Amino acid sequence: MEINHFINTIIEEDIRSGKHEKAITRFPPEPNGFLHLGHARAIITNYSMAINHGGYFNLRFDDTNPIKEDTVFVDAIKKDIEWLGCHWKNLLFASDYFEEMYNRAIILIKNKSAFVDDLTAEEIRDYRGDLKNTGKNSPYRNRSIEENLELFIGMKEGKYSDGSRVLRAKIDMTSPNMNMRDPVIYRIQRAYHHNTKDKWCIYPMYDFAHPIEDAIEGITHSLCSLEFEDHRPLYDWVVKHCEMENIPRQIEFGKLYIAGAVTGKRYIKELVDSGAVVGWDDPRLITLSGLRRRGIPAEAIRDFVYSLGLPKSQGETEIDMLYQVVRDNLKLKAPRTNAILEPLKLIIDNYPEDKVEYLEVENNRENEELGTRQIPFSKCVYIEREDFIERKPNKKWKRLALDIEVRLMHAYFVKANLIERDEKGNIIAVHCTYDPNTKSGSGFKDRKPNGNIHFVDATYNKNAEFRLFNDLITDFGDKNVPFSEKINPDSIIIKNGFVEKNINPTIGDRFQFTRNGYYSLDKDSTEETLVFNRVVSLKSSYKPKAK
RNA sequence: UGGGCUAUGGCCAAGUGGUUAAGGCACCGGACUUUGACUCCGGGAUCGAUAGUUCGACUCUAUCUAGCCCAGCCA
Repeated sequence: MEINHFINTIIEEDIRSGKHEKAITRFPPEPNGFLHLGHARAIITNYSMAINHGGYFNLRFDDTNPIKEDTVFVDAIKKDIEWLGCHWKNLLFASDYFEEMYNRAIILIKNKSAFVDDLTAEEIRDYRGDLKNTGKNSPYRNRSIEENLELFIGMKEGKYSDGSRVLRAKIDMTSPNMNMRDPVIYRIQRAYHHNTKDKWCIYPMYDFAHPIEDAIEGITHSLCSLEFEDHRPLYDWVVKHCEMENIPRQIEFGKLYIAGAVTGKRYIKELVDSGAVVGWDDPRLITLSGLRRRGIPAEAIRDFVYSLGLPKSQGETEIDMLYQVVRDNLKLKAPRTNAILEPLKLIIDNYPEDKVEYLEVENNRENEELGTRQIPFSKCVYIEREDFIERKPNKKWKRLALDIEVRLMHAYFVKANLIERDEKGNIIAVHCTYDPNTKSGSGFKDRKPNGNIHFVDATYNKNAEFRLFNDLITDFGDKNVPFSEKINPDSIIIKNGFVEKNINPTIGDRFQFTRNGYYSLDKDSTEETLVFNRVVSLKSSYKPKAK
């Protein structure tokens, strides 16, 4: 599968013109959170662009700010990318290049392209100006090379306190592009780094580090999201002024937003930290680990990303687009099983008391390879509560009702005769009669049933818990503020019902529960109770008319 | 407000001067059905606005409008 896109065109031109032999790309996450669906676009795009153009793809952790980073995220990110099937050639850390970056900074100083600034953070902000007003030069901007060198080495050696000095690139304080107004490229920060431990007390800033990382690795095309477009001039400046040999090219594409879902690592992090969700892998989240736990196949995520293309436009994609590719993906793979979410007892009055029949059923009518199974059928079965109504309301009603005959899927026609109620008037069981001539597969065609409904035998079954997650995970309310109160246990609908006794799933296995959608077995399952997450619903074309 | 980017039906998205303006999702009809699923058939836009260039513009120009991003010693 290929993404047909301007990035493709650019890379092909670079190869045709002889600028590069192949494409080498990278995915550079900061290990400060878990990956989500938005990252999947970046990962899959970078990966496929490289693979489709004879090159390879690196995974590089952009760990230049130790106070935000942690190895648990490193491990989680690796796992998610492996799961997506995007195999990296090299596993790298930006922090492995700290020495080289430091040396490049020295070059900058020697070329009079960087200086040590003693201004405070507040002063720097004031001097920078704003969107309307240009900035003005720092009074320390014209220090001599020698002084800058001494000061910068001093910074590295820990002679100065955190925040007391920074190294800045000397570019143009009057630039309309804020990023070019003498950006800070090194700060003093005494913090333990997960990789370099306590070796460094100065750390490079993204804008300085990133282009160097790309250049060191020989990245040819550095694909990133649109918000870095303004940084491209600075990216190119760094590559040039640091005298890098390889010249990587930054190309931007639009971010992926899902309507009604929390995207953005920091917002998801807020939800996790506040306890609003059970963790980064909460199935209501669109983190890759959450989607995986919910049962979304990695292949479907890839198909989804490919199907969207790589626009520069901004917009929100509806989650239904993802769900559709998930259904397509699972259609032939998932065995179909009967499951009753909200059981209603159906008693077949004219069926022999202790008779049990085993019906042979295809596991997937569209894929014979999945074989068949035997399902039990006896006098008492469970049907979905919503499949029975006292009086057929209109001709659209294709389920059971009093005096109405339907097919119990894979079994017989049954006709409802009588309702059994408790003292409060609630329906607790329905009595019916079956027609032995109508057995499934017998070729009976004398009359048509009023639809067909699924069932689970009442004596041979397993308890199961079904978690139905709200499709809309949450919304932003007032702009970028996650409504964490919308993500609480109430937004999971839990139902207790029955599945067929003869399925023995393992964690992650997916089934299509007849008309109830696709479900996967969750890790919370126990011996007594199987817990299934709804991966996606099936489409339903029955819509009761709103009165 | 300075700079950068974006603008095609409810959503996503092809299209780069001449096509009846692809396709997918969603939605609405209908057929079929041992899943109201699947499958199949049918249904909708003049392309942010305006003014130009041209025999001809979604595609070129100008102006305008709307949205997103940038004023971290975050990435």
